[in-house]
Amino acid sequence: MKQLLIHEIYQKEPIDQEICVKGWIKTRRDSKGGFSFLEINDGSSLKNLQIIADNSLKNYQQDILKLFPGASVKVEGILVSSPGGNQKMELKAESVRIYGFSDVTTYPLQKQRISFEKLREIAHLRGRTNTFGAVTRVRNALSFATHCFFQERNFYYLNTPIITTSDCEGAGQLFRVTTLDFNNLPKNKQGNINCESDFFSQEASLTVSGQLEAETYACGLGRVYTFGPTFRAENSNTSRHLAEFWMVEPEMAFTNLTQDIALAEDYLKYLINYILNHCKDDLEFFNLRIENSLLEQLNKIVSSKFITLTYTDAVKILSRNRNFSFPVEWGIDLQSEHEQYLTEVEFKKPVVLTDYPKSIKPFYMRMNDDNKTVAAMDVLLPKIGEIIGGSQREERLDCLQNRLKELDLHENDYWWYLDLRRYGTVPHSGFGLGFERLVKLCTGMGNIRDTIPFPRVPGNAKF
RNA sequence: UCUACAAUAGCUUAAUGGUAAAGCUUUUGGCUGUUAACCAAAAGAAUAUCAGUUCGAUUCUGAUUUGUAGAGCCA
Repeated sequence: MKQLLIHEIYQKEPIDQEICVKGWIKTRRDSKGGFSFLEINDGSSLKNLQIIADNSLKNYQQDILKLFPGASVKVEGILVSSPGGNQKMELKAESVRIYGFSDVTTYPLQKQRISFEKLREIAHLRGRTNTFGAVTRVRNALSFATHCFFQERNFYYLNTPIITTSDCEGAGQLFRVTTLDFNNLPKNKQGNINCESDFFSQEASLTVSGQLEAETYACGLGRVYTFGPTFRAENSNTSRHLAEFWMVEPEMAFTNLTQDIALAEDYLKYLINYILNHCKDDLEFFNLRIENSLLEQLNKIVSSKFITLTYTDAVKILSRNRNFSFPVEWGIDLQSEHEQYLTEVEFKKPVVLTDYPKSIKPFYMRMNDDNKTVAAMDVLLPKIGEIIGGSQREERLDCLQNRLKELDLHENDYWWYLDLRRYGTVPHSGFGLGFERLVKLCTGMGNIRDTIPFPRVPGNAKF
C-alpha cells in the first residue's frame, strides 16, 4: 500500500486507489449516521485530509471515539471523491492505527484561537498549528531559494566560524565564549581576568557577522556566500530583533557598489518570485488571516524597479518635511520615521540609499572621492524598513589603515584583513540580509519571534 | 535601555469599590455527509506577585514580574 503525504494526495488526486496516510488529528466530528469524520494533517500542506471512519471498524468504539486533537494515527483506505462541499477527496478508512493518544484535558492546541504570545510559551507544539506550519514551509522555501540563487550564479557556499576572537565590526555587544570557572576566575596582577588559561588562550565570543572571513575567501574564490547563525547581545526588545538570528552574506571579488546593488535587487525579487510560485496556499493563508496586504506588497516588490538615491539627496528630500520628531540634517543617521517617509510617502516602493557619511558607517566601507562619504548601500522596504545593508569594501591598503587610525582601532587586530590588501588586492563588495526579517516580510507575521522556531531574546532562551 | 499599554476559567474575551459574565474546549443528552456544525444542560476562576488606601479591592495607589506596541541600537 502506497504511503503518501497529504500534499502529494492533493497534487496527484489518486482517486479510487488504496493509500496510507500518517499524521496528527486536527478535529473529530461524529455523525449519528454511524461514522466519524477525522481531519488529519501531516505538515506537508496547509490542507487537512478528511478521513471517514465507519463504526464497522474493529477499534471504532475503543479507539476512534477517543481521538482528540493532537493524537497521531496511520490510516489505510481508499481515496474517494467526497460528496461534501469543502473538499474534493476523502479517505475511506479500512484501518486506523493509533500511534499515540492526546489528552484532551491537557493538550493546549484545541480547536480554538490561541494568541501568538501563548503559542510562544509552547514553542515545542506550535509547529502543529496552521500558522507555524505555514511559516516553517515558507522559511524553508526561502532558504532553498537562497541556495538556488547563489549556486546558479557560481557563488560558493562558505561556512564561516561561529566562535571568533575578533570583534571585527566593533558593532554590537558580544556573547562571551569561555570555559573558565566563574566561581574561581584567574586574575592577573592588575585584577583583570587572565584569558591565557581559557580554552582559546584569548577572549572569544560568538560571531556577529561572517563578513570579514567571507571577504578572505572571496579574494581567492571570487564569489562566496555565507548563510549561518549570528549573535548580538544587545538589549533590544522589539518585534524586529533577535539575539540569535540567521544572516545571508554574499561577497564578490571584482565588483563595485552598483553591481552589489543589482545583486541585492535580483536576490530579493528571486526569493519573492520563488515563494509566490511554490507556496501559494501558505501565502494565501497569510493574506487572509495575518496581513491583508501581504500579496499586494510582495507583488509590488517584484514588479517595481528599486529607486536608488544617495544619502545626500535623501536628506534634501527629507529636509522639505518639517513634521519629523527627529529633525533631519546632513550627517545624522536616518531614523525609522525618515526611512518610512521615503518608502511609503515619497516613492511608495523599495528604495536603495547609497553613499552615507563615513561617520555613521563601519571602517571597512570604501571611501568615496569626496572623503566624506563611503560606498554603502541600504535596501529599504515599505512597512519593513531596512532589510539589506551592504557596501563596496575598502581595497586600498593606505585608505584602510587611515580609517583604522581615525577610529582608534589597532592594526594588529586586523593583520589578516589587511593582508588581503597587501597581496593582490581587488575591488570587492557584498551585503548582509537578516533572514528572519525576510521571513517576516514574506509571511506578514508581526513579530520576528514568530519567524524562527525557537527565538532567543533578552531574558528568554527557553527550549 | 526608554515611553505607553496590558495581565480575569485550559483558550479567547466581558464587568464591577460589596468574592465575577459569556463564547470556545470538556462531560451528558438531542440532531446531523459533517467540515472552526447546530440545540439543551452540566462542569470549570483565592481576577500575575507583594505591599498600601478602605468596613470591604478583581476594581484605587505603589513596587515587582511577565507580555505587547513604539523608540533607540541594528539585520
